[in-house]
Amino acid sequence: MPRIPAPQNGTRQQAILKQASVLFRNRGYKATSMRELAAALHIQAPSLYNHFKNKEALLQAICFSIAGKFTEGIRHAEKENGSLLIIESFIQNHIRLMLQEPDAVYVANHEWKNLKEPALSLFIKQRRNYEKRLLKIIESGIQKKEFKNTHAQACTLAILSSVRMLELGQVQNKLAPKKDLEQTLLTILLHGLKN
Amino acid sequence: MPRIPAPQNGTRQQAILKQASVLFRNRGYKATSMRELAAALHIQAPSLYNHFKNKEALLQAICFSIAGKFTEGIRHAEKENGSLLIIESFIQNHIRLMLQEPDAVYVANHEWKNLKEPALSLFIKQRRNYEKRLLKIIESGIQKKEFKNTHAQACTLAILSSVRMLELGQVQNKLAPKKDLEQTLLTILLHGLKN
DNA sequence: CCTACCGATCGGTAGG
DNA sequence: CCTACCGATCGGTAGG
Repeated sequence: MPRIPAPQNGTRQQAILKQASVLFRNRGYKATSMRELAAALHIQAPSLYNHFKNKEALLQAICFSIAGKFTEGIRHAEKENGSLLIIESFIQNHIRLMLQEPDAVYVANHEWKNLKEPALSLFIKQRRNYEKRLLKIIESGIQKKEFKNTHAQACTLAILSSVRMLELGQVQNKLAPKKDLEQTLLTILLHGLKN
Repeated sequence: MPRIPAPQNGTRQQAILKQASVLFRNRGYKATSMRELAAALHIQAPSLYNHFKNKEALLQAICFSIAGKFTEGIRHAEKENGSLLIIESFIQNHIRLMLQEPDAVYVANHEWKNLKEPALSLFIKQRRNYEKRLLKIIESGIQKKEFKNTHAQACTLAILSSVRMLELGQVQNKLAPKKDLEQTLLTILLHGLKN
């Protein structure tokens, strides 16, 4: 049998990560075996170890890549003028990331618990930092009377969870063009459901 | 060694389910071994099989118990007069359930994928039914001009996800007395963040 | 990228 | 509720 090495493009690792994201999302990190991942890529399990040190390295790559993109997004949003524009930018970034890389985002949000130390603590730290920055945005908005004077903590959580609604699209997806979705979410969060 | 049978109260199974919920939530269903669960209950792994047929029976018991309580909650809410009161009742029920049984609710929301057929299909069916009923509530509210004329599907998802925000409390919990929390969430969803 | 293979762990059963 | 134990699977390594 002739050796058919994969395209050395360096896209090889990306292809593996992409497939891993799909499987980790749909079947869970622990439930996905390296043999299963390899089969989906039409190679043998041990071959995976030429690209990644071990199974956890796959999870780390996915989680920290997404964490970095979220952090970059909030950094970008913070440059806007006024709490409303900041929140708007924040939500847009969230939605776009979830539409671009739905599987990886889901894994970063739900399978990160499977990380081991020291990666686990580092990830939690980044996550907390992210939440604190959003909290500050809300608090600042309340102070400037641009937002209602509600419980800032609860607001932060509400926004973070609302923004995750696309994950529920698992069940009943394809609901509307993105723009429509973005607009609806923004409307609900900013103006409420009540007429 | 004398045999010390557990209290036959029938609460034995509940104690097992409670501990299983905690472990399934914190470490994941697949990552939790029967030996680990047994150790937490100070018994040997094979003893668990006197109370439950197998590992999946534990997951089934947790998921369907919670699904039943949510369905009962929406049934109760639908009796209210007016879309606002219905949504209010719905959200209150959600929050209370999450505060009463946070671990089991989390497992039902995130670990149900590990169910096998035919339980898996049954669970998904119940879930879809639940979402459809909420969607109808929203649509009815829009028709009666009690809600803004936004995308009902997206609204449904937004509510379902907002209501799950307590799960994020994992990270930074103990934020406020329940009543405060309920009120804030209701305010945001109904009236929006903007002043 | 492959074949061959190992140590560890796990769900579950037998039998009392 | 326990001890003893099995078959299967899994992550990962050796060596090419």
